[in-house]
Amino acid sequence: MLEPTPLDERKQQILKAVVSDYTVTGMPVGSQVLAAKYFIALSSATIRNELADLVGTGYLQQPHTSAGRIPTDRGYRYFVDFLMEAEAASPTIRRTVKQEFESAPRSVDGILEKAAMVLSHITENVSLVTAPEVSESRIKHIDLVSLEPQSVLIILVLEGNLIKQQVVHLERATTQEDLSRMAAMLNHKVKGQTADELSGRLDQLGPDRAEQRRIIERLIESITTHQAQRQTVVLHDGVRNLLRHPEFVEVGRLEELMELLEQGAQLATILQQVEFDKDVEIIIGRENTSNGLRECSLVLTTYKMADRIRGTIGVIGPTRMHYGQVVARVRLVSHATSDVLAHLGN
Amino acid sequence: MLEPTPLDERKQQILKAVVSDYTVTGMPVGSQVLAAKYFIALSSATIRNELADLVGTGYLQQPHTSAGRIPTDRGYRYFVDFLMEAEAASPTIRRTVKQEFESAPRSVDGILEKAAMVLSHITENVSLVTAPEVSESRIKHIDLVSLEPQSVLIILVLEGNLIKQQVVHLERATTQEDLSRMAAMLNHKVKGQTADELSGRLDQLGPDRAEQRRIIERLIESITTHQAQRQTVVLHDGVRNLLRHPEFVEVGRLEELMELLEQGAQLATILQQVEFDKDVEIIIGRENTSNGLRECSLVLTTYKMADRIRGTIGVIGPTRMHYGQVVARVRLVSHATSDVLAHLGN
DNA sequence: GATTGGCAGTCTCGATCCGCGAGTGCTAAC
DNA sequence: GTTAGCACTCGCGGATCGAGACTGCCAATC
Repeated sequence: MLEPTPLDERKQQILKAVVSDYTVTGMPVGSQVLAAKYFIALSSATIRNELADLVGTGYLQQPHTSAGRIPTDRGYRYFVDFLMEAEAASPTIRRTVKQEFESAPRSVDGILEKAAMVLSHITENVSLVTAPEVSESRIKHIDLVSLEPQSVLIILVLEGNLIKQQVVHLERATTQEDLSRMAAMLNHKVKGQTADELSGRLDQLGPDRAEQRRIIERLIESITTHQAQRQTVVLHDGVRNLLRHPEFVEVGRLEELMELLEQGAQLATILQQVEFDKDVEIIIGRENTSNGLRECSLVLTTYKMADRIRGTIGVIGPTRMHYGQVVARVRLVSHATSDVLAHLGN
Repeated sequence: MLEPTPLDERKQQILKAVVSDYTVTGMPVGSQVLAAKYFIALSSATIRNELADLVGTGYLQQPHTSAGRIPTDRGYRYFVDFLMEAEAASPTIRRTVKQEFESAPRSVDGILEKAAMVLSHITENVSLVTAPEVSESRIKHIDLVSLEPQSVLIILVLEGNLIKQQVVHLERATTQEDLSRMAAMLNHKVKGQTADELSGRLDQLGPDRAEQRRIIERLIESITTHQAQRQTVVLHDGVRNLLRHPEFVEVGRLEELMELLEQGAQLATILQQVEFDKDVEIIIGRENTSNGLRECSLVLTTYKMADRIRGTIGVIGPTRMHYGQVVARVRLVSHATSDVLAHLGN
């Protein structure tokens, strides 16, 4: 990714100016505008020569012959890697985020929904939030509640007080007393293990009677598969914001994007690949594997709920976005979310 | 609502033909087309006279002087009240719905999500589903799980095996043993009551020690307010379908609609007003109080989870929709959802 | 050798115009 | 009450055109 920088200082400044101006105005940037607004010492002719070079090396493009220049995906990439200036979120934004999180319900789901809402609001893009990844988190508590004679509610409390629930159907009637006994046994044997570890150790858990053993197998199976399912859940919010961007006046683009958002699985795959230790990850235009995202950029990072329990949060918007600002705001909301989640239990 | 029908038989047939043709083609319907396709015995001139009358009485309108006619909201209303023919869902559709529900997860949320998905798919509109209304449903079981010394997970199992959960924060540390004792006591006193009844009977529940009493007050309070919050949740799916309708090529319309969908509260109010005993309720264009819905129609009905536990399900689409078909399919999915939910516990 | 002014050339965009076709309303005849 | 005929209206799509924005190139200049 870190290609050598073949751009001299002036070309860098011109590229930066083109990206900045285009991001704000949405109009292709011409040599005269650049000379007047950003490079008073230079003539428009000089800038034209530089622009031609930047087109030649693939950092800029022209929509048509007699138009100004706009950045290519490669141009945006160079910008975010080398030219983008660190931007801090404004006090107003910080205050908004703080207030919103204070009014959030004190549950994981509620907090994540609030995070999606506030992030889409302050970035004016679509926000994405995945549920926390729990496969490596340790089990704190298991509870079994009898609903009907043959159906049982499993309640699983994980590190960070993340609560999972599922109903399972049993082959034979089981009383609440039996279930409570099983729950106590499971709590004893299972506490502190991760779900991954758990599924490998079925043998060591077996109670004496074969029928109970079958039941417990069913329970464990449903716990682990349950988690696999939930990983794919992606919250999103703020599609209405996208409609205001001029790049989506033609609804065709939007249709592919909505399909990705509503279907979710493909996005989940992308979001799961975000690395925990990286600060903020930016994926630009055709760097995306999905066709529906080839004119969109993703700005993603992770939030932390407890050790090893993390999720992904970020936004999706047109490639023409104010990256510096969006990065700052994604980072802000990620930190705020982590903070609120960390204090959930206290 | 039931106004006298000032339309003679032939005008009714013409109105019906206009609505039918327009819903299929999307083009204003002219007198010649009507004469050729629907009224071979009549001349176009005769139909022109009738059309002029229907415009005069407000059932039809012309987009411009030299165009055909399209229905007004009033025309659609007359159509769905008196002219619409009962349509049964096709075997293909029935099979699709059946298969989809068979692959649904066995939880209330999962089933409702599946209902939203399949309904939007088969109607090619946006589907709406509210969570079941539980204020009148009886409590089956209460469980209290200690998460941290001062925070408790309340699990509430209602009729129909509807599971609600919430975390509450306590003023002082409480052990799992104390919580279990309280849960047993609550189960004894509370079982079979509705949440509404419960909140009125705090006095009769009081244990001996004042501190325990305070804790239980907190629990009950959070149970009842929790439910009020959850009522406003509205699932939706299928926005991508809407983008294919020609009436949404201008994104302005869509923006208002997306705002309603993503915000949810206003829609929730509308959906809660759907009456349980009515079959299918249709709200057309400006009959909606919301401005964003003035060019949309809602086709709504209720599903049943258990006695007194019901929710609303339906679709939202352009006023130009195939009402007969949509009504049949909304009804189909509503019944399928009710069936699956009723058998959840077994 | 880099920079610049000048200039012809290219292309988009919006306005205008025009003819076609669809559909109407009216009138007079049936 | 119904119908044929006819003049009229209006939207739509295509063609045309000029303005404006920018470029690329060239020759002069620093």
